[in-house]
Amino acid sequence: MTQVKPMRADARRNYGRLLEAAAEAFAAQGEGASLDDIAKRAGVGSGTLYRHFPTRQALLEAAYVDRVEALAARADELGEELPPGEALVAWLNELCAGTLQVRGMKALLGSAVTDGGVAAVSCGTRVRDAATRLVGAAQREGTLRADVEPVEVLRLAHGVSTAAELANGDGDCIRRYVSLLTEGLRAGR
Amino acid sequence: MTQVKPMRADARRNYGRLLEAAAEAFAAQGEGASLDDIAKRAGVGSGTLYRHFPTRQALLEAAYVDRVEALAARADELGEELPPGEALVAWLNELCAGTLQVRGMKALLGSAVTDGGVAAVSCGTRVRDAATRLVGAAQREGTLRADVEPVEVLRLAHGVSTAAELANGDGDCIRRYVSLLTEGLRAGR
DNA sequence: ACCTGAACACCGTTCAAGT
DNA sequence: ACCTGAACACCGTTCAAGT
Repeated sequence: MTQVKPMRADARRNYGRLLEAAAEAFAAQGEGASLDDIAKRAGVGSGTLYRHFPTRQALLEAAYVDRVEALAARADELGEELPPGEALVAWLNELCAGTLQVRGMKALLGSAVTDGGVAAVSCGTRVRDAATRLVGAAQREGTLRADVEPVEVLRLAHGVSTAAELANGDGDCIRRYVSLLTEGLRAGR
Repeated sequence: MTQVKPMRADARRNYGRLLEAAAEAFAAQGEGASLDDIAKRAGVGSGTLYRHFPTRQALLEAAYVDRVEALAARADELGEELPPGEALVAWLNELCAGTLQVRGMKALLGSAVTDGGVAAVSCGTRVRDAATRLVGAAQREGTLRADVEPVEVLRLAHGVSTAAELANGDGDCIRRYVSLLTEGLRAGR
């Protein structure tokens, strides 16, 4: 399932180089980084980039799968360490912080929670599943409003990241804004 | 002060046409609309566009000054009609809704509240002043947290717009998300 | 003083030719 | 089977030439 036909040695090498170059470029210059540049830095013809990654989204996704995986795994860790409500807050903090540190990831996660967006970015399900577990637990615990859906929490977190981004560099913003959000999401009030 | 030297008749006409074409294009295709296209639709050489509006920001701003003005004026109206807390909520709702309806305006307002961004988009002060009045009043009334700054409220509203945008077309989202935000901003909790 | 549009640089994308 | 890079289309930006 992982690989129907094994790649030829050179293809495999190029694939790896492209991923590396892409991760660097997206991190440094955001999701708009020049694809041609990425190909050049990887020492590869531009056609090769398109063969492996037909769309910019595909490349973005491939470049950050492991980070997304890590984020999803982190949700489960936090879910075991902390009571549900706190786990959710802690995770949202890490989500937003990570999103801002690695510039291209914001765009990736954004399209992962866009309704009807780019054919449901595949790594998006990992994040949505993780969020679903945390949100469900917090709702059962009674500390989180019953009327919010997991994907909404992710969208709002994306909004928080955007707001923090506008504050350009003021790192405390993330925590402040996440806490405002979770304040608003708290059950009972 | 409004105009040091009166424009030549043809210049004045071109200026107006450009604004019209720009407003249409930005509204339809977002802030990324092709400048060349705008010039063509206005029946004007591309150089003329650059003469009047050296940057995309300048054009964006000029195309939407009146809407921004209206938004600022609306803040004062609401401030007179409603108690401070409610006025702020109502205004944030209109702000977010307007921002999403007119596609280019989100980018404009975003850069208006970006710390150290594009040389302080001039129409931004109008919006910031309006927000300052509403926020101040709500804080004196005691319904709004004392530790938030007006510009932060605007940034968070921008975040809410972003979140609602991800829900693609679900119009209720705006109200829902604004109310979550204001829940979180409420004093005392 | 202002306008025009050709010219340049840059980027994304495709595809014929190569191995 | 996969790669390369030239070729094309498109966009932003500048500037010499025109009125």
